[in-house]
Amino acid sequence: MRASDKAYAALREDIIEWRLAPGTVLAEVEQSERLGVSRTPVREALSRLTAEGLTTAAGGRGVVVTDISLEDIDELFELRETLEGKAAALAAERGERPVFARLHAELLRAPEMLNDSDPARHDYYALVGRLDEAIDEAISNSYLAQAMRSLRVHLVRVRRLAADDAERLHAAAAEHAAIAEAIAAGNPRLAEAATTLHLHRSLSHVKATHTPH
Amino acid sequence: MRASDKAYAALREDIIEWRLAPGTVLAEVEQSERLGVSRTPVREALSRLTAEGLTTAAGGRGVVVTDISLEDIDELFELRETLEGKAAALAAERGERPVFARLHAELLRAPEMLNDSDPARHDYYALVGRLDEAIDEAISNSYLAQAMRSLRVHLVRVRRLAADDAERLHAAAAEHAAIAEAIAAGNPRLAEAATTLHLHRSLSHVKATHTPH
DNA sequence: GATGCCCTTAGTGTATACATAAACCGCGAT
DNA sequence: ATCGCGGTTTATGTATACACTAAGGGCATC
Repeated sequence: MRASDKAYAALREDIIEWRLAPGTVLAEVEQSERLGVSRTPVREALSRLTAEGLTTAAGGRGVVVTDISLEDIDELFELRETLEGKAAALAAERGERPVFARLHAELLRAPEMLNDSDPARHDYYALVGRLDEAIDEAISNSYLAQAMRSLRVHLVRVRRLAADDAERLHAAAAEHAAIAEAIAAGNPRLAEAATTLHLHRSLSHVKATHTPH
Repeated sequence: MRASDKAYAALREDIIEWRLAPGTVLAEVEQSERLGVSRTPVREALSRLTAEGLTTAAGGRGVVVTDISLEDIDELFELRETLEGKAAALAAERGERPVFARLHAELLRAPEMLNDSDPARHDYYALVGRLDEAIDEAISNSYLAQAMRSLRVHLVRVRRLAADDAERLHAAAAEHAAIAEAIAAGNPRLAEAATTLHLHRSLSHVKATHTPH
């Protein structure tokens, strides 16, 4: 593995896992010492992070970790709804139906995964990730897929704030199942509607979590 | 101006203006000699270009200029329709109406700009660019604006292929005027519809230009 | 004659030295 | 006491030397 990949992966993890808080200044020398590589790969890593929007170049004086506020979440979901709604509709038109029928069946059994033996919900998130990948592949539009991928980075950051509880995950699984079902049925408008519904519920949940009572 | 900015701007120009054809391998040493800077800023420039999608990392052996084929154009416009349609609708909801009313009036007078005294259509494209900027600002959604900006880079490349004739530009100006009018009227669905129409016509024109008779 | 291995070479990946610019601190003057 | 100027310091920006990897060609062997 290249040193620049290592630096990139490490910094990205640290930002997504909120070990590097928004506003933190990432100085090249400091990070190169912390990560045990020279400045060159660190620079490359910071370039990539800035291109992704996880960091911002702060006028000549290092890069800072991008802030994510509640207003950002609204904007983020506005774009997400647009892109994923379209993607779901396209997947319903172009996708391999058996693939989504199988995912639908698996998602219906998702509640079994949400027992307490897996606190990180690893299997559950992996399954949802497979649905995302299946949609990415089904749409056969690399530009749209790319746009969604760059969005998901920010969404993972938001998810870390949301503290999903078992109840919400059960509901989300059912919503994902509905999306998969609509795609498997080859119904674009239904797939888009199911996606819209899911995203609205997700957003409401995140905002409810962070609204003072 | 920093050397890396210079290298980035030069390479970007060369790619967009088709002086560097798709598939061209951009070797670091070669480009650093051509541009008169050292390898480091060239690397930085190539990083940025790759992040934008204008170049692709070719497995350790330099980066190559990304290809743009007719299938890519379909994908590109599919995403463009999604993003710009949503953007026009949001602008109609949130924009300052007088701004778009003024742009509407200017676009109606656009045919006057399309005389032969300005073969590059500089004023015309500047006006259309101002409409794009006004929409970007009106939507107040930095993520959506960012997604559209990264799309426009590829669209400029396509436009260079299209060889817009005066007739098409007249029609396009009228379509843009319709978009501005709908936004000025605060009608989101109309704005989206006008955008959809404009993009379909643009796409048809590009494809007609490149379809063998 | 064809195939496989080795050597050469060219190009990227990394480290580091040097240049340069901006910010901060301290000192002085008003 | 505050404002401004200048020096110092610390960061990034650039250049370059070195390492390493992969690809291509040539030679030898089957």
